[in-house]
Amino acid sequence: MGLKLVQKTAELEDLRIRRTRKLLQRALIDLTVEKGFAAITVRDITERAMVNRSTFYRHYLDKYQLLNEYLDEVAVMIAAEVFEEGKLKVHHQSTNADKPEVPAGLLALLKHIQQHPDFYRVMLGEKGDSAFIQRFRQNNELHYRRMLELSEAKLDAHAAPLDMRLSYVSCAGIGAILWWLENDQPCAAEQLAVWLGQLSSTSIGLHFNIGLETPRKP
Amino acid sequence: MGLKLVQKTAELEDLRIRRTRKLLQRALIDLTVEKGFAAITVRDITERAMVNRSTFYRHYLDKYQLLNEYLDEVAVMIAAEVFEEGKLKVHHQSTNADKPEVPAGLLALLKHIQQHPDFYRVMLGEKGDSAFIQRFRQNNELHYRRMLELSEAKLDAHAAPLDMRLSYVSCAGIGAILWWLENDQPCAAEQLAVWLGQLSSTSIGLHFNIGLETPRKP
Amino acid sequence: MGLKLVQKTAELEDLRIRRTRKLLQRALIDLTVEKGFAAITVRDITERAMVNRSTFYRHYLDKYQLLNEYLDEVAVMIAAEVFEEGKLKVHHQSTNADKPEVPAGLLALLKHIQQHPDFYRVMLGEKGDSAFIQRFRQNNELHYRRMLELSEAKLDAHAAPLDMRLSYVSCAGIGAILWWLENDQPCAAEQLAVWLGQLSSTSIGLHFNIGLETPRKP
Amino acid sequence: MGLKLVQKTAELEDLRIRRTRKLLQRALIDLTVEKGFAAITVRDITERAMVNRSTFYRHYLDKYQLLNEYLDEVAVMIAAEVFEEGKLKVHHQSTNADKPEVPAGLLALLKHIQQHPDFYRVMLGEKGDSAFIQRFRQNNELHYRRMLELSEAKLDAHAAPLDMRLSYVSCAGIGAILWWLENDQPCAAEQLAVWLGQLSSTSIGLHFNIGLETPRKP
DNA sequence: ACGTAAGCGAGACGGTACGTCGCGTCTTACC
DNA sequence: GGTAAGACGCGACGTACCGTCTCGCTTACGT
Repeated sequence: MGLKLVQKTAELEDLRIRRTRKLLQRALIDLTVEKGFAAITVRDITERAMVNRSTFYRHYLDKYQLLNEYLDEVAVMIAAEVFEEGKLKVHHQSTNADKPEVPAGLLALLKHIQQHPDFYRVMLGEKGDSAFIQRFRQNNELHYRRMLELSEAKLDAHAAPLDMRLSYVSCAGIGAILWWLENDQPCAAEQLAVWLGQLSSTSIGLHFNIGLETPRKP
Repeated sequence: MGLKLVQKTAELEDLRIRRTRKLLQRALIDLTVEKGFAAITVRDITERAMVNRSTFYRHYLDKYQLLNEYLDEVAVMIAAEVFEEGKLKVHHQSTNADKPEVPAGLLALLKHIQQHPDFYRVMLGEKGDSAFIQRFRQNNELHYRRMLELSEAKLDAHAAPLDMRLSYVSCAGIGAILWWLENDQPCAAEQLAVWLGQLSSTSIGLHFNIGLETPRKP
Repeated sequence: MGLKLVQKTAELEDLRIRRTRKLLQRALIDLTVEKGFAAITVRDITERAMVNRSTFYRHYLDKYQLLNEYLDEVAVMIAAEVFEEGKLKVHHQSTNADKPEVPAGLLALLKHIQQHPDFYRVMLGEKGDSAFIQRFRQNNELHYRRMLELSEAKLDAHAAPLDMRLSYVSCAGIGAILWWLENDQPCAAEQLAVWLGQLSSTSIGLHFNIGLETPRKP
Repeated sequence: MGLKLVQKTAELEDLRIRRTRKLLQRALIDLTVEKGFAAITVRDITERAMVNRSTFYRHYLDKYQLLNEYLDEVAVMIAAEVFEEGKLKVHHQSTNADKPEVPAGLLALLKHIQQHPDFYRVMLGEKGDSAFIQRFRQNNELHYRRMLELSEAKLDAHAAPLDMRLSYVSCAGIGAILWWLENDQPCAAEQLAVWLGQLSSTSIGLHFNIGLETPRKP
C-alpha cells in the first residue's frame, strides 16, 4: 500500500502529466460548448490544448474516456460536498417548516451544474451525447432508489410499478434541468431543487414530506 | 388530372425509388438494433440494403436525413391514426368509468413503438442519438402543450412554472417508455398509457380528470 | 448495293440523328479549345450541345469515338480537296520555277487547320491527346512515305536509316505547325508549306528539288 | 553543422519517406509500361507499391506530380552527368576526327532513356501523356537554343525563321527517339546521337560543324 | 396526311476513382 | 520518462463520371 501510494504519487503528481490532462479537459469542455460533443475530434482537442496529438493517446483512448475521467472527478467532488455539509443541511432544512426537504445531493449537483451551465446545456441537448445522458439518468435513478430505501414510505399497489416511476422520475429531472439551462437559469438553484424535489416525490408516490396525505391511508 | 397523375407517378411513385428508399430504411432500422445508430456507416446501410453506396447519396445527405425521413413517415402515420379513430376512442373512453382518459396520440405512439421495440430501445438508450431523443422530447412537449390548451385546467400559482413542468413531463415520458422497452414490455401498451397519463397529469398539475373520476368509484 | 444505300440513308439521313451528331461535334470542338480535350467529360459535351447524356451513348462509346468520327470526316474532306485540285496545283507549281514544290496534301491540311487554329493548337499541345498526336504523326509519315515511293530519289547509304528519318520528319512537322499556331500564324499557310517542304525534304535526304547536291555524289 | 545535419535528416533523409517515394515511383514506371500512363489510377500505384492510398496523398497531389518529381530527378541526374564529364567528352570528340561532335547532354539523355526504354516508349506514344511530351519537347528546344547561343553560326536570312526551326527540331528529336524505342534500339545510343545531331544541325541550319569536319576526311 | 417506329429526354442505378478527414499506432529526437 | 513531430495504415466520407437501363413523349419517315 505504501508502494502503491508512491506509485500513485509518481503517476499522478508529475507536473507535466497533470498539466497535460488539465489542458485536455479544459479544451474538451470549451469545445463541447462551442460545437457540441459529437462534432469534436481528437485533433480539435489537442490543438486547443496546445498539446501534441500523440500525447493525447498516451493518456486517453478517445474523447469518451477523457469525458468520463472528467465526470468521475465531478462525481467525487459532488460526493465530497454532500458528505461535508450535506447532512447538516438536510437536517437543518427538514426542521425548517418554511423550506421543504430536498433530496441529498440534488442541490450540490445543481450548484455544480451552475458553474458550467453551457457545458451541461449542450451535453444534455441535441448536440450532446446519449451515453452521457444515460449516465446522468442512471445516477439520478440510483439516488432516488437510495433515498427511497431510507424512507419507510409505502406505495399504492394499484399504481404504476416502482421501477417505472423511478425511470420516469430520473428522466424527468433531466427535463427540468434542461429547461433551467435553456432559459438561462430563471430561478435560483435552491428554488429549482425545491420544485424538482416536490415533483419527483409526487411522481414516485412519496407523500411523506407533504404530511397532508398520510392521514388518507387508513 | 391525367397529367397530374403522370407527374405524381414520375416524382413519387417510381417503383425503383420507392424500393430503394424502403430498403435503405429497413437496413437502417435493423442495423440500429444490431450495433447502435452512432456506429452505423453509410456503407453498412447500403451493403445491408444491397444498394450501391452512390445511390444512397442520390436520396439522402447522410444517415441522419434517412432517419428523419423515417421519423416523418412515422409521425404522419400516427397522426393519421389519431385523426381517424382518435376522437371516437377518446370520447368513448372518457365516458367509460373503468378506463381513465388517455392523452390523444399517446396510445397510438405506444402501439407504434411496440412494432419496433428494439429500435426505440436502442435509439432512446446509450447507443442512440441525442438529436433523436430531443426530437422525441419536443414532440412530447408539443402534445402536452396542445392538450393543456384544450383543457380548462387551472394551475397552482405557487408551484413550479408551466414550462418547467412540460419539460419535466416530456422527458419523463421517455424514461417510462425506456423502462417499458428495457424490461420487454411487462405490461400492455394500454396499461402503460394509463399509468403514464396519470403520472403526467399529476406532474403537470392537471387534476381535473383524476378529480372527476375518483368520486365515481364508490 | 441498292439495299445498302437505303440502309445508309435510313441510318444517316434522319434529320434528328444528323442534328444530334453535329451538335455533339461542335460542343466537343468548342470545349476542347476552352479546357483541353483531357478535361472534357461526356456531361460537359451533352450540356453544351443541349442533348441528353443518354443520347450521347446512343451514338458514341465515349468522347474518343466522337473525336475520331470528326477526324475521319476531316480526312475525307482533305482527301477530296487534294483529289479535286491537288494534281493541277502540284503540277502547276512544279513547273513554276519561283514556287518550289510542296508535298501533296500538305497545303490542304494547313488550310484546314487554319479554319480551326485553336482546336489544333490545343489538341497538339499539353492539354491535347496523345492518341491524337500519334494519329497525326502516322498520317504525316504515311504521306511522306507515299511521296518518297513516287520519287526516284536515292538515299545516302551511310546516313540515318530511312525509317528513322521518316519518324523524325513526321514529328518535326507537328513541331512546325505548333509553332505556327502558338504564334498566331505569323505567316501564310503557303509560306509555311514551302518552308516545311524544304526542311522535310532535306531531313529525309531528298535533294531532287534542289538540284545542286546531286552532283556531289560521284 | 550538427544541427543542420539533423534538420536535413528529419526533412529529407527520413528512411520511411524515401522508401515510400521510391516505391511509388517504381510502381508508376512499371504500371505505365503495362497499361499506359492515362489508364493508371492512384489506387493502382499504391497497391503495386504496397503503400496505403492515403499515404500517396501525403506526398503527392496526384499521379502527375509523382511523374514530375521523377522527371525532375532525371533532369538533375542528366545535368550532373553532363557537368561531370560532359565538357571533357565534348572537347575530346571535337578534336577526334572519327567521331563527329554531339550536342551536349544528348548522349546522356539517350543513355538514360536506354535504361527505361519501355517507359519512354509508352510515355511518348499514344498511351502516354501530352504534358509529358510537351515537357520533353521544351527541354529539347531549350538545349538547342543554348547550343545555338554558344555557337557563332549564321543563319540563312531567306530560310524558315529560327523559332520555327527550333520547334521543328525539338519535335523531330522525339520522333527519332520513338523510332529507336519502337524498333528495340536497332543501333547504339552513340550512333543515334550522331545521326540525330547531324539531322538536327542541318534542320536548324547549322553547317559549321559539318563544314569543319568533312574537309578533314580525305 | 397520317400512323408509327425511331429518336430523344429524363433520370434511376451500379460501379469505380477521387481527394479529404479522422483515427490509432509507431518511431525518433528533444528536454 | 514525458513530450513534440510526424509518417503510416486503415477506413469512412461525400462527389464526380462512367456506362446501362427503362419508360414515356414527340417527331420525322414512309406508305
